[in-house]
Parts: sequence; structure tokens; C-alpha cells
Amino acid sequence: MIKDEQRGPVSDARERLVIAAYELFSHQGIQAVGVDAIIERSGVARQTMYRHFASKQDLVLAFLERREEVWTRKWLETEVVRRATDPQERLLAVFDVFDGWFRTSDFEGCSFINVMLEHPDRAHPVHRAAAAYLAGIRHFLEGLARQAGIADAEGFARQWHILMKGSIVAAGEGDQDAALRAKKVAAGLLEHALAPGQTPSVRPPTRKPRSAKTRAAGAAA
Amino acid sequence: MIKDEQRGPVSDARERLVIAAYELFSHQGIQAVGVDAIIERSGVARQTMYRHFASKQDLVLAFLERREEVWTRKWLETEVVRRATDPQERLLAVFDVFDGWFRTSDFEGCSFINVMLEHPDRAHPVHRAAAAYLAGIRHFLEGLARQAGIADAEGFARQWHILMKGSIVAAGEGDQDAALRAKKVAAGLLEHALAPGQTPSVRPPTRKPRSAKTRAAGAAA
DNA sequence: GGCCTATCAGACTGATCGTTCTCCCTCATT
DNA sequence: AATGAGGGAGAACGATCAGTCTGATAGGCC
Repeated sequence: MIKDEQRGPVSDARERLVIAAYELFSHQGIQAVGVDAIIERSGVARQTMYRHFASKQDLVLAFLERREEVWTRKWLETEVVRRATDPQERLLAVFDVFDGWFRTSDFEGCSFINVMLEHPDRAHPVHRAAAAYLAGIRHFLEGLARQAGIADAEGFARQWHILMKGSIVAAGEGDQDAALRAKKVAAGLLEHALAPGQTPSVRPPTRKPRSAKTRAAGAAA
Repeated sequence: MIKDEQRGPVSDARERLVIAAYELFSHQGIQAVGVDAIIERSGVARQTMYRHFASKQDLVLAFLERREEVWTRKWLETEVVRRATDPQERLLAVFDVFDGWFRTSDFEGCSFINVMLEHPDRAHPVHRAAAAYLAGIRHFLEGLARQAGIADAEGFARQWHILMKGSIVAAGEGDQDAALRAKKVAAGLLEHALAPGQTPSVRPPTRKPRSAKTRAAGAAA
């Protein structure tokens, strides 16, 4: 019965389970969704589910993995890369993509944030997985920052990610313009990170620190 | 028995219930805490709890109310006001207060964010209450922004709040330096909002140079 | 004293939780 | 024809959930 699709050796039942889990978990959270709801929506037998996933937690981990494939890779990163070619513009495009997302009627928020906050215990496998997928998003940002010639790419990516996460929470509150607000802040941050100006920890990538004047002049703040 | 009704101790049992709910809900979330746990920790009889709170949801609403009293008012706002007198410095002091918070061993995150994301339904009373308390924090920021002479105080407060919420989520991921990272971005935002520079919508109307020199020298670190 | 009210202690409800178990059906391979 | 694996349907497990009901105790007030 496992005729499956060409190279995806996934059984039909398993795929239906993951799809059902995705739709339910992403919109309602983990604790609010029982296995009965997943079984009903997937149309799969109870025992079949436990043949593919040893526990509900295993299904949650599979959901997070799918979320990264679908949301992070196939949607966010693909859309950002498609909208611009310049790394700086790609960084800013993140908030344009978010803007459309925030205005969808069934806005579900970031599952990695939701699930991570739902499992506060830092040692919990689900918390660790969600945090790891968030770090994956950060690494994408870090790559763009490095391409843009930003010196402290990691620190910059963490700041950029803070703006992204903050805007997502604001959107959850109901502020549909949260992405535009965050984008304005981000634009200032980007400009500041690329300019040889005020903060001494940030400097232009391929420039000799020869002109100490300009740095000293802007450092006083 | 209820001699109170004027000021403090409403009821000893009720107070113990709210305290127990505060400690459990703030660290573990709503769904993860059953009424049995609250009853056990408070040392109150089951029926006594249902005499003071008609349902668990009522207890959750009481918890959120207490959270605003204790966390927002008595801690965050008080600490911010205590650390600086200049409105600009007070805005930045938010992140200094957060910095200490993020480094506590039992960091519990923002209950308003946690609870709001745990109840995605925007019509749910608990979601609405949590969002309302978040708006309360924003109004505090808006007041400071207005005192600082920022033209679009509301938009500025929303941007500031995005940075705060983003840093809280980052701290939940384990980044203990999240407050410092957000503060740097915030400093740039504040500078930009006060300067008559690029954005024409921003202007410094009623600037109050209350010995800003001596303070600005030691504050920006 | 009697009355009222708050509290305590604990059994109990019906529903739901995640999980296990049993039985039957289908179908490709032997 | 026999085999075995994958799946479907559903009962049943023990635990926990939020919430109800009963009965006893204690103290303030008339």
C-alpha cells in the first residue's frame, strides 16, 4: 500500500497525520489539540497513528519539522529571495512579506514562538526543537547580513530577529501595521550598521581604519 | 468574617488563591496548571475556591489583574521611573530593567504575551484581557514619548513595544543579552525620532533641556 | 444559647486526556 | 492457498480535567 510518491517514501496515512497536525497545532497550539482531533481530521485509525508516532510529542516534533519546511523555507526564505536580489533589500523584504502575512484573516502567528512559550522548560525536547528552528531563521538572516557586508553579522541578525519576533507578537495583539512599524526601525538599524558612524562595534567591512577622525567624531554618544 | 472591603485583605483564602495562581500560571502557563494544583498550593478548600471564582477562567482573569499590579506597575514602571528622571532616559531604562530580569534564574517571560498566545481566539475574554494589559504598557511608553517631545508618540510607543516584546521572546530562547541588543536598536530609534532629520513627520517641539548633558554622558552605555 | 457565614475535607460527577488492546479487512508476495 | 504487513473501527485503560455536592468545624453577632 506504500505506493507513495516517487521519492518520498512516506505512507499516505503518515502524511495525512502530519497535515492534520499542522493545521490544528499551528492555529490552536499544542495543549489545546488532543490526539482525538488529529485522528478525526486525518481520517486515520487510532492505532495507525501510534504506529507512525510513538507519542503525541513525536507528532509535535514532526509538526515543527514540517513547519520549517513549509513556513521557513518554502514560504519566508523563498519569498524574500524572490522579492529582491540585493542582500540589504532582502533583509528589508522580510517585513514586506510579514506585512502580507499579518493581514491574512486566519493569521496564526509563529508556531516556533508559540510552541516554545507553551513549553517553558528549557530542557524539554519540544522547547529545544522550537528554539533550534528559530535559530535556523536567525542563520538565514546572518547570511544575508554577511553578504551585505555587515561586520557583526551575528549580533545584527539577533537584533533583526528581535524586530521580527516583536512584530509577530504585535500582530497577534491585532496590530496589522506591525510589520511596517518594525520595518522603519529595521531600516534605521540597517543604515546604522552599514555607516561608519556612531557605534564603534559596527564598522564597514572592507575599509581601512585609517581615518580615525570620522570614527572618533561619531563615537561620542 | 469579611471585615475588609475597604482596603487591603479582601479575604485570606482569596488572597492565597491569587498568590498560588500567580506563581503557577506565570511560570507554567494556563493550560498546564490544573485547579487541583492551585488548590493544593494555596491550601484552600475546593469549594472555597469556587465561592470566590465562578470558574477557572475567572481565576485566570484575577491572575492577569494581579500581574499588572505587581509586574507592570510595582516593578517595571516603578523601576523605570526610579532609575531616571528624563523621559528619554526613562525610555531607555526599560531595557536596563529588562536586562536584570533576563538574567534571573527563574525567568518566566511576559505573562501577557504567553497567555495571549495561548488563547489565539481574539474574542476570548482571556485573550482580550491580556491584550488590554499589553496596551496598558504601551500607554505608559506613549506618555514617556510625549514627555520626550516625540511627535508621533503612539507610533513611537508601538515601535518601542515591539522591541521590548521581541527581546522578551529572545530571552525565552535563552539569549541573556537580548535586552542590551534591543537597547542599542532603541537608542537609534530614539535618536532618529528626536532629530529633525530624514523623516519630516518627526520634530522636537517642546524640548526640555533638564540638565541633559550630565545625564546623557553617563547613561548611554 | 441560636444563627449566620466562611472555611475545610473529601467524595463524586461526566468529560476528556494520551495510550493500549482486540478484531477484522485488504492486498502484494510467496 | 498461505502469509504477513498496513490500515480501519472501536472498546477500554487509568489518569486527570473542571466543576458539584455533602457534611463537619469554627468564630462573630444577635
